[in-house]
Amino acid sequence: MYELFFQSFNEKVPLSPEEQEKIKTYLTPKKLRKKQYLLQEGDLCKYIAFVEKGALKSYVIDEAGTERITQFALEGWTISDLYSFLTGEPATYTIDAIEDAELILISKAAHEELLQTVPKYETYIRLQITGAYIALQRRLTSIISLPIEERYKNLIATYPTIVQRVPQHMIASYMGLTPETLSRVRGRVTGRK
Amino acid sequence: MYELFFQSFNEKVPLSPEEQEKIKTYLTPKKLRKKQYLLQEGDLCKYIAFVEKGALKSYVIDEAGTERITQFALEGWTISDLYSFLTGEPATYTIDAIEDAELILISKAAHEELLQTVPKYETYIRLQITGAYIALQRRLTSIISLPIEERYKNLIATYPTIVQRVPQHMIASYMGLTPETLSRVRGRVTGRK
DNA sequence: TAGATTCCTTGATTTTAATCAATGCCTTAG
DNA sequence: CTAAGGCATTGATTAAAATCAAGGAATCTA
Repeated sequence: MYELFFQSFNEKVPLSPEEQEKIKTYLTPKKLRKKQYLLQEGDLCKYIAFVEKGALKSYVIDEAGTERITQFALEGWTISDLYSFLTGEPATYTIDAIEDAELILISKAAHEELLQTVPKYETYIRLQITGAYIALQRRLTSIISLPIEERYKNLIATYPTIVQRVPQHMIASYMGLTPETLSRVRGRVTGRK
Repeated sequence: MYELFFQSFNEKVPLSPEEQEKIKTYLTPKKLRKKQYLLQEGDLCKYIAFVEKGALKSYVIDEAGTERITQFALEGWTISDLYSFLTGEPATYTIDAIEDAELILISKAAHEELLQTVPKYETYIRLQITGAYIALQRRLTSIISLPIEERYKNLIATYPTIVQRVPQHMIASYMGLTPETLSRVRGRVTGRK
């Protein structure tokens, strides 16, 4: 149940077996069925969730009532409403499962205690956030600087698994497009039929 | 010269005078004239820069030759091509001064040694990146979920100083719009004339 | 101070993506 | 097994932003 989590952790910051055991006591496993919520807008975000298995998405609803996906999280990724988690403010994002999923949850209390007592945890978190920041910066840069065909190619190149596993209309939402437009872009990019 | 930097640091992580002195030995001040480069695309990003005074921007050039601004940095902000800085890969962003500026530079070597020897530096960096990540997430969410008028209002509400100090065509670039479109949006938002 | 440059705005036109509408294909639930 | 819903595609039309073009401050500078 914790394989991927500790694999990812050890890749970034190697742990002794004792450290690993200690950290494990702070973690809570959780299963989520497809379409179940992990977090709803307005609620308090109580966890950082590491995805051991399955797929989640985080999104907001725009004024037209359309779901706008801000993030996907497949195996090995972490997902949360970090602002809400850290500040205790109500969440702005909703997070739910695209597929049945197995998660590892870190509560606020666990997070704070781990930061205080396990220096390597702070390093892990720092590296994790740094990676997320760089990924986000890239995504933003591609949005403001590339034509949408290039953005789609980029997405395929960077996250082939997402494009394969996730329905196209969600990809469209993630790219800020309508499904119709994405379909036409695909027609052009993926070998004009 | 180091006032703002240590003020910002102490707000996040209070330092003893000795710690502060130690950290100071790792920092390099640098002045930049308007239009001067701090970093050019393709070069190695050797520093994280903290802005004590003035204003910088980071950008890429798109295939039409247009500058696409990815970030502004005014007093109290930090700017860098983090990916290049951390990995040693060539920079994808160019950074230059919008106004004459005074910077505090942290070199790669300094960064690494500070991480090893000053635990509070790691905490500072973690909090700094976390803040940057959350800000970026918000910006991205507003891009994919809000109409551009709302995005502009948001920008004014969040960074009034930027909108005041920076030429409008740079704001347009930052928002991924043409200056003409932004001008028309402004006409609508800022009291239709 | 004259000239140049940068910057913002406005108008007309073109291009691009959104919207509206319909079809066909799967998958799934009863 | 059949109906229903979800999903992707395609076409026609509308709406929005980009582009092209020009003009008028304001600022810098030689």
